[in-house]
Amino acid sequence: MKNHTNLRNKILSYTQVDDEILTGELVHYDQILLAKGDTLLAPGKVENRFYYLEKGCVCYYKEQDGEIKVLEFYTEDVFFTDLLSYVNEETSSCYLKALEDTMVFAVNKKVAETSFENSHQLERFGRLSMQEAFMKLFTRVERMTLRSNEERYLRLLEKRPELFQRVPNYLIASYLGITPVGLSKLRKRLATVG
Amino acid sequence: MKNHTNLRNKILSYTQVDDEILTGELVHYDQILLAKGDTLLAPGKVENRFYYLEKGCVCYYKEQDGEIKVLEFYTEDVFFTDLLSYVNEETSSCYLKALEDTMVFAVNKKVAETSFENSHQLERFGRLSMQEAFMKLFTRVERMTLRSNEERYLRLLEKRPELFQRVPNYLIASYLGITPVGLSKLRKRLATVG
DNA sequence: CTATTTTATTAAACCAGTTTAACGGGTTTG
DNA sequence: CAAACCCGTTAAACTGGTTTAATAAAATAG
Repeated sequence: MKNHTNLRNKILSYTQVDDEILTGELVHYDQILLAKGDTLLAPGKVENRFYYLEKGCVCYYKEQDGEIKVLEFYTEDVFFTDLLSYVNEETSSCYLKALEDTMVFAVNKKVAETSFENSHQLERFGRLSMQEAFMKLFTRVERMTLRSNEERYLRLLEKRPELFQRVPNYLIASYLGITPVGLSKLRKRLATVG
Repeated sequence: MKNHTNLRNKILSYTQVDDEILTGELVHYDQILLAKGDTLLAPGKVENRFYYLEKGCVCYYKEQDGEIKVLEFYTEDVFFTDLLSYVNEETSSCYLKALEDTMVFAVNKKVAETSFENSHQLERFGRLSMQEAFMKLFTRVERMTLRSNEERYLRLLEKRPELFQRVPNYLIASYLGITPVGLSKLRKRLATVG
């Protein structure tokens, strides 16, 4: 039997949901196990699932002229998907790839939509989790607008230090919007100043 | 009598809402008229309203060391607010200022939340509008990650040409993440190449 | 345990955009 | 209508990052 405890608590952290409804919902979340390097989504596919990351790390990125451009790193206890592909049912241009052995729960779009229709409580959960996702993304835009590369590097080091253990440096560089060479120079500069 | 036609159609573009419920909701949207330069929100205040922009242009920005950092321009037929302040009920650090004579409809947070509680249809509207806002913001992050300043300038020129008529150039520059000087050089470079 | 691939650093030349400052055209205001 | 301010451009010196390439170190596979 799949253990949905963390996912259950995550949903309940947004709003109250009657136990019967929530249990009926959770049956539809399938467990997916990914080995390091496995792909959840690749360009050309249409994303029709929404995910909850139970354990591991997933990299959300694009390839442009053979270069990787990291959009986000997903780690424990977050929801994710390629929302543009999911909502518009268009082929994606992104990858979702496991950077380590990973376990996610996945729900099918049709199932999720039916749940939202049938339960006001789940619809509210949907709204509030989307609202939270928006706010997180917004603070990211704020940082990209207001802060220098150096400030953003230091902030990432402070806020998500575990990322630097789990993820190769050139992906961190890409996430920060610089080249590996640029990151190397930045680190050196910081080291000699401090 | 206030004319809520555009706002009504906007809400209905997301999902079906029974006429009685929608009409009952719209009474709570108050009309606010702003002269050019008027402020809807300033740092230190807590935002407790959600807005729909009926006519005009509002600039959402921060001040940092006396410098303006534009986060977004809102124009006709969009919803907006300072969501972080609105949701967390914290003092804002942003401005919402009219760049021209502007008319918005505003709904109070408590009223909006009550509506979401009382109507599953309005809750769905809330979820779907938030989802759309997320997707728009996400494509912005994508562009900031993937595109050069020049590409982003050309895209803005193509997608929102009216902005260049309505908004001073130094605010456009700020929105693109460069200085007025930088924008000037960029334009010159484009002019001599083309 | 060696060979291969992947990842990180460094150097050197280069470039897009910054900072500072000056100038000039436009527009508002008294 | 003159004064003041706002705004956009230009110039010059500078800087933080890029590109390319070489090398070294670490991880992975055979």
